Amino acid sequence: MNYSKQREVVLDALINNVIHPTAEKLYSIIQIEYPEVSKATLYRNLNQLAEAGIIKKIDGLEAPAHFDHNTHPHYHFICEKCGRVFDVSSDVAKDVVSKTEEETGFKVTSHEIVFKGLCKDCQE
Amino acid sequence: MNYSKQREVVLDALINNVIHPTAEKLYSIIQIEYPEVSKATLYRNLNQLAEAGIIKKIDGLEAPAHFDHNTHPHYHFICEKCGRVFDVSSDVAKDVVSKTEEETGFKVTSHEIVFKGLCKDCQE
DNA sequence: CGTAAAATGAGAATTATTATCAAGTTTTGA
DNA sequence: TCAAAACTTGATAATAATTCTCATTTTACG
Repeated sequence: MNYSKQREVVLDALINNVIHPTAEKLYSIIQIEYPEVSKATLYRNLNQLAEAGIIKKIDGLEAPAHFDHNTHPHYHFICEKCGRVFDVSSDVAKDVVSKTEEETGFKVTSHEIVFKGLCKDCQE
Repeated sequence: MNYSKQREVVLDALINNVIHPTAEKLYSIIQIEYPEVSKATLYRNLNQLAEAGIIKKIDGLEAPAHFDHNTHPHYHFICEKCGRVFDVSSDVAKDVVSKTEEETGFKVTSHEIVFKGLCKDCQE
């Protein structure tokens, strides 16, 4: 991957501004300071950075995709009321991969858990 | 929900023919015997049936959506080579909901786990 | 029956994303 | 250093999946 200013801007926007943003959200943030960054470049870079393991595209949420700069293993919770996405520790499903491999005979290379429900704020 | 022939056809196609089909796959199956069923009707009915809890829209796979007539709790495994979707027993992640609720203080109403990797056939 | 509510087909519209391609930028190595 | 190769970009067209619109038809029920 060669250096480009645009890629730096995209990565910085993801790291410094919001947690779990969509591409559209990042686009609007980036537009303010760097209106020269096009949408194609944004999508291209998000995909390349995810491919390289530098960021993560969160599977399991319906479109639009959300992105995460935290690449450590963890799960996600989406609040059905406010729509926010929260992190959930990977401790909640220990051994889930080994158990699945045992049970199925399949080789698991990745997995994602998405919980839906009501976050603390929205329960009130 | 009122009765309609089309809804019956959609549900039957899902139950009797393939496992975990996409809307497109169902459409092509239905077309053979019931070419009068339109795509709008297919999507409408899949959503309504899912809403009513009669079938399930599998979250966590990227588009296109896959549907499941098995509404009992279970997870899914998608083979990265052949693309097939397999069921995984809910035993592989016991207590995952209670643990998550404990850890986060959130109320979990549903969750889905999607594993990716290689199925038995594709490991060879 | 008669009518209100629900469902339909056809196709337009929408949303998110990817592809195309000519032009600009970065890297390479002679 | 400098030119060629490889990579990246912006603008926009294209695609894919799904939802919406609306005039017409079907269903439920008093």
